[in-house]
Amino acid sequence: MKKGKATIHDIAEKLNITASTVSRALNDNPRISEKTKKQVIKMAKQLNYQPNHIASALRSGKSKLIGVLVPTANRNFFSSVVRGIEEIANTLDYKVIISQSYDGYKKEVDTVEALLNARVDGIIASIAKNTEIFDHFKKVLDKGIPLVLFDRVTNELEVSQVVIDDYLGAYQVVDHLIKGGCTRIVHFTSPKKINIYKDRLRGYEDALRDHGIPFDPELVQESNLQLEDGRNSMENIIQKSISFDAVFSSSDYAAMGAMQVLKEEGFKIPEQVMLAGFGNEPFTSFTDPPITTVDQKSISMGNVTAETFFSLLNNGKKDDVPQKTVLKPELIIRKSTQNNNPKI
Amino acid sequence: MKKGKATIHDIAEKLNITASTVSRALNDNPRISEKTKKQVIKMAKQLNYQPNHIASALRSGKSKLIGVLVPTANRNFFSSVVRGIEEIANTLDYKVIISQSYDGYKKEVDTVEALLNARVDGIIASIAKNTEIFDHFKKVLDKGIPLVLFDRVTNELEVSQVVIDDYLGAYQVVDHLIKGGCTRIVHFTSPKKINIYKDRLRGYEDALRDHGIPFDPELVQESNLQLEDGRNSMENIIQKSISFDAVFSSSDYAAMGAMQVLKEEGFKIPEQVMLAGFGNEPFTSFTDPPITTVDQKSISMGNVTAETFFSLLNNGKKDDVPQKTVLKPELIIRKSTQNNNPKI
DNA sequence: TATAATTAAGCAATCGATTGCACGTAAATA
DNA sequence: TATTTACGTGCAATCGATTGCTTAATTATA
Repeated sequence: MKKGKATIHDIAEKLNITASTVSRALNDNPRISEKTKKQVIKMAKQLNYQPNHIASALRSGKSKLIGVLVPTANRNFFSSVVRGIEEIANTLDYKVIISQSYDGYKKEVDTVEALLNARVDGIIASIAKNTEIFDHFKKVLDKGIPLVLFDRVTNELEVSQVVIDDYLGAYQVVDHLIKGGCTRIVHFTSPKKINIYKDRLRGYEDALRDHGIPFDPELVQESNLQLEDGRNSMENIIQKSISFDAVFSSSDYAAMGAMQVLKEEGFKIPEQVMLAGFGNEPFTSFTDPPITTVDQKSISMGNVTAETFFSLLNNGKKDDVPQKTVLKPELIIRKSTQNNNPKI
Repeated sequence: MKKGKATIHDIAEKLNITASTVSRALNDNPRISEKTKKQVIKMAKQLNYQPNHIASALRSGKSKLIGVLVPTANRNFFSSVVRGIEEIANTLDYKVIISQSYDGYKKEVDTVEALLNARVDGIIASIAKNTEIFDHFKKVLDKGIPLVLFDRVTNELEVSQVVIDDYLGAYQVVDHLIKGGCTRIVHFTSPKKINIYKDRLRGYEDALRDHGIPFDPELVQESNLQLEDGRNSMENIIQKSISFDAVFSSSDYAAMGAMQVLKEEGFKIPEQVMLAGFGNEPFTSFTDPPITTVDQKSISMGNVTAETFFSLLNNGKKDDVPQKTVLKPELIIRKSTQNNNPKI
């Protein structure tokens, strides 16, 4: 009684019934009479009974724990997805275990194993940048444990996934820039084999083509897409005297780097150069001018991912056809691409 | 064997020994011979044995789960602390359950209870804004379950806590502003009973006093400290024609709001008005001009909090004197308070 | 050789909740 | 009145690992 140690046995003893009856009463089993249920519930309250999820998990095989694996917990995008996942999990009485791969393959493998040992009921993950072998995820699938990937996904696994339409997002940005009068659009991309950057590049190319604007490889800059990379790429373009009237970066950070250089070099944004990023990082609305970007719907991506996960969890084996959900990104138009005195 | 279902009993059976021996062998118990240990470990590998943490948790009473409760998972500060906590927990084979109070009292109470039911070995929390009753945390302490608070703490609980020296941080900012020539410093604070804002206010007051500058209540604006609140406060000051030459906001967001209004109204930053925030939100380095602020050492706060937690967990009852750790904040001086043409 | 001391491993209870099966009583049907 | 049918509970096994107490086997000591 003192230490919240009350178990169903204590309740049973007090009421002169058995633990089974108490268990059933608490779980609202129809085989138990209303009268007994009321008594049990009352006594449970009186003894300050707290169900032991561990015991229940052992017996039932359901831990009500879901493992979430992200590259880093403190990147806005990921923490927002985690928030979205937790929102849903919470309403279903599931708890979220968060773990980080630090974008490392080995760590990712270890973490998946650790989550499995913790007996999570399933795993939601976003793959580390340099992961190219997926056996650890295959193992999860082989065990029949629900797995859902988001954002950083792979085609090498038959698994449900939730992504945004990177192609569309990029296409919309470039379309918007072209309609704003731009024809020489610099693009920052990454050499990494991650699908998201390739899709964005395709969106860029297709938007140009659809408007009859030639694709110029000189305008495409590859880098790691960090702020400093954005600066370097921009300086590189300027130094080579490559003509350009807009910059579309696959990353907000690199866009920010470009903005810094552009301002330092005296370019007016958006009058002389329009600038757009990707990701809708919080800072993009606070720069001067605020940066046009693509919102990745991170919280709702978390929601959808969690919903996909739970439907998998409940359906069991029924439909083992992996679902691929593609969310529509949202073009966020800000001052960096809004010119009151259009060039055309 | 197929589904990674191997248990210690399976290992025992194969080796013609008992599960107890297997358990002891796997836990490197000295009572087991080296020979047997080797055999067990080999067989465990062969059967692809994965320890069941749930079963172990039930028997041992240690879940190796630690509950982390934050107001919102997707605020940079909190997600960074979570990252810091996970870093440490991970090295000790503990898993981190993340949950959010959404800054609501009721949700916080419910969540603490849910974590308790999940049988976490302890809880790390940052209190919701409008929590004024602490019975739910008292309950945790009464049960002898380790509890550590960080950042948003309270003095009403005899509990270990990790905070930064908000007083010092604020003092340093105001000292810096005064040395930059400011004497009429607006301060944005919160009416909420959270210690952090009160401490920052004290730092503000003391710095003024130490420089012989009178405290003017008119310069202190109370609000919720969101961006919009910062705008309103700033507009309010300007509209009332209250003279001022600097703004020190207890929140970076409100500082950003102030910056927007100041720029709209034609004030030059930092030439006419210096501006400083608190928190070192990522965006503060990307504004124009970048905003001087106070770094809260979020990741290392997470590290320290976790370390405090684990020492509590290991010491047990020995030293039940709560530890209060105060981290030194770091003043990050940026252009918003660096005037090349000082007024004095 | 007999007894004590070590060493290695087994036995069985336990953690707390769940659940298939069995059982007794009361109500319903033949 | 005899026999089903329901209904409400109890019994006991189970989930997998841990651990105090024994027991058996080996070695050391008297």
